[in-house]
Amino acid sequence: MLSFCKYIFAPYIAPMTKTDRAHWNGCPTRYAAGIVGDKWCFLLMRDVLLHGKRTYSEFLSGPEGISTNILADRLSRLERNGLLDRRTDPRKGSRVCYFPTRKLRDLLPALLAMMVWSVKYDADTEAPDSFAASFVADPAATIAWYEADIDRVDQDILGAPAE
Amino acid sequence: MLSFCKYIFAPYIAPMTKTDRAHWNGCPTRYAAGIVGDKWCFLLMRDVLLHGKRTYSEFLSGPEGISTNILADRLSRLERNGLLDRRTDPRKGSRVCYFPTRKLRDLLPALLAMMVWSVKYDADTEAPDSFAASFVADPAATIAWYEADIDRVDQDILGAPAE
DNA sequence: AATTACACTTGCAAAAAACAAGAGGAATCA
DNA sequence: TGATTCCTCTTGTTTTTTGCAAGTGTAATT
Repeated sequence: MLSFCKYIFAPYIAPMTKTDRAHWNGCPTRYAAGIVGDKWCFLLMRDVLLHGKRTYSEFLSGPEGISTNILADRLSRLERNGLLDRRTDPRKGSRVCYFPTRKLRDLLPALLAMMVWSVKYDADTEAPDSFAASFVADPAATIAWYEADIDRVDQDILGAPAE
Repeated sequence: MLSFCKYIFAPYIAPMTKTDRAHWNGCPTRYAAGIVGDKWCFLLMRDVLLHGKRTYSEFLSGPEGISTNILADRLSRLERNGLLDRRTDPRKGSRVCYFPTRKLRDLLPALLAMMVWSVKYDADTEAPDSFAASFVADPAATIAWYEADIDRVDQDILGAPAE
């Protein structure tokens, strides 16, 4: 590792000119914050990766009550950033499906780590202890298990004959 | 694990009444989103955990250019949520220090996982490959290494004799 | 041909964020 | 002691984003 400031820290915060600020990345935290550092993106990630939701109306029906314009905005933003793959639903041509890309799937470890943290600190959590325990015990296996579910959902939609 | 919907997914999204919505947690993703699902909180976490920043003016001087009212708001929010411990600086009584709590430190795994993801997908990243490699190879050791740095920063401030 | 389902879009009021300037309190200095 | 400086916020004001309600366009259904 490399030294930074007074102590040894991640060294990738470069100085930047004022004009660069808006679009410059290079810092991994800022890159992530720019893409998922938003409550709604965060919850949509959960819906896609963990709850098997794929359509506009499924997202809309969530308990948080996202409004339609915000949902449309976030979906297009996530698509633009390469996290979602937008296609018409083969089961019904007037419907649209948003599939998770590999890039989104690769956020599973971070998402699950965040959930383990929540389970530890949220007194009102409804998640079972077994969830956190299994991820801590064997992260790779837990992730593989979630990925298999994601595959099952997507294949169910894409592999189905048109009605 | 338990079954959910059509497939096997995390089962902890309970139905909720309209009045509950604003403050209800129980879902780990929503809990995390409510606390760190914000660009500025995210970046402040980075400054405290990875860059050794502790004071208002240090946060203010970051390359992202946070405005003063937003900074004050986020600091008090993070303190209210038990992520930061606000104390006067023993080195100088007119200054305030914000120390990371255990609860904040426990976000390191999630934060680092997010950074590994960014390094993989951000073409402009300035983080060295060694960073991601070491975390993937041995997460626990990498986290311990960052924690030691955090200890060093805090002890340097708290243990220093008043000037 | 008319109706329904679905995925958005638009317009408007309300809330939040960005920006600029300044207040107040401790330490330092004349 | 009183003026000065440093530092942590406040307080307006402007700009942007959000939330809500209603409407539009396209594809299936009847």
